[in-house]
Amino acid sequence: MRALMIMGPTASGKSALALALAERTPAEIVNADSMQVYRDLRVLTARPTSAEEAQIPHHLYGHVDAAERYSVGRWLGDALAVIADILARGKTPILVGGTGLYFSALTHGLMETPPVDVELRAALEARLQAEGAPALHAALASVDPDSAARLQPNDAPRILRAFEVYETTGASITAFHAETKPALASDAWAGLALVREPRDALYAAIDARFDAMLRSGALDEARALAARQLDPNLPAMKAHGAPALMAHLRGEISLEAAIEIGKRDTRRYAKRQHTWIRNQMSDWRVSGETDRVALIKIGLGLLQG
RNA sequence: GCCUGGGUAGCUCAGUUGGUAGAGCAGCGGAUUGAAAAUCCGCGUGUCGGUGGUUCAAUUCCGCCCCCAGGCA
Repeated sequence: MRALMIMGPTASGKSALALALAERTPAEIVNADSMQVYRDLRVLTARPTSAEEAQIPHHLYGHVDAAERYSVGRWLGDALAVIADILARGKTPILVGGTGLYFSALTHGLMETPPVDVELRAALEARLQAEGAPALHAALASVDPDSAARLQPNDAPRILRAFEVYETTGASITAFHAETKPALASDAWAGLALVREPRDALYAAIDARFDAMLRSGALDEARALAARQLDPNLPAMKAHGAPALMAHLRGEISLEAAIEIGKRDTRRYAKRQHTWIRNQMSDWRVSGETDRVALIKIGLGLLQG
C-alpha cells in the first residue's frame, strides 16, 4: 500500500479526480494546499463541499484558524501523521493540492533546524522594514556568503529565513539544505501531475470559477475575514481574491476591478504551478490528459504500482 | 452620400523631419527547503488596415479601396 499524490494547477479538476479515485478504492483524501487549510476561507479557496466531505473522509481541510501562521513544516508534520493513520487502517492516502513545495517536503524532504526564537524573528522583520531587503542581503553576505550568493537582494522572505537560521544555529542554511532527506521513501508513493497546455481553457475555467465563487458568497467571506482585523501579512490574508475584495469593501476599488485582480492573480499562480511541475517534478507522472475516464484509469494504474 | 478624426503588440496608446517601431497593462520563460495562492529574477511577443505609386529604401509621402467613431445630410 502506498500513497497517491495528485498535483495540478488551480482549477484543473484535481479535487474531483481525487474524489473519483477514492470512490473506486479504499482511500481517504489529504489536503496538500497551503490555503485550503484555513477555516475562514471555504469559498475563496474552492475547498471541497460538506457533501463531498461526507462521501469520503477528508483531512487537513480548514483545520487552521486564519489568525495562525501555518507553514510547510507544520503541514509536513500534520500530513505524515495523517498518512500513517490512514495506512494503519489499511487504506490508501490520496494527497491532493496545488502547493508544489508541500509535496516536495514529502518526497524530497525539508531540512531540520531548531525552532527559531520569536523575538529574533520579530527583530529581523523590524530590521527588514527599517533598512530594506538589499541591506539585509548585504548583512547576510558578511556572515553567510554562500546563501547570500544564491539569493536575490530583493527576495525578503528567503533572506530573512537564511538570516534567522544563521543566527539560531551559527551555520549556513545552504549547509542544512544539503543534508535534507526525503520524508517518504520513493517506493512509498506515486505522483500524478496535471498540466493544462495551451492554457486558454484553464484560464477560462479560472475566470468562470471566480465568478461562481462570488455567486456562492465570496464577498461575504471576505467581509467576515476583514471584520477580524487580522494582520494583513498573515498567509491567509493573501488568498487569491481576498486582498482585492477587501480593498473593494473598504471602498478603495470597484467590484469589477477587484474581480479582475483576483482572476489575474489566480492565472499568474497557475502559470507558476506549470513552471514548478515542468522543472521540479521529474519523478512524477506528468499528464496533459483532460478526459475524466482516462485520468481515473491513469490514477488507478499508479495506485497498483 | 459628404466632412472630420482614427486604424501600429492580446488591450489602451506613443512614435518614426523616409533607414522595418516602444510604453503601460495582459502574456511568456525561470527560480523556489517553515509566509509557497508567498517571494524574487528575466523576456516585446508586430504583414505598423489593404493595394498601387514616388524613392536606393515606405509603417512614415501621394492615389485608390476597406473598416471604426463622431458630425452634416
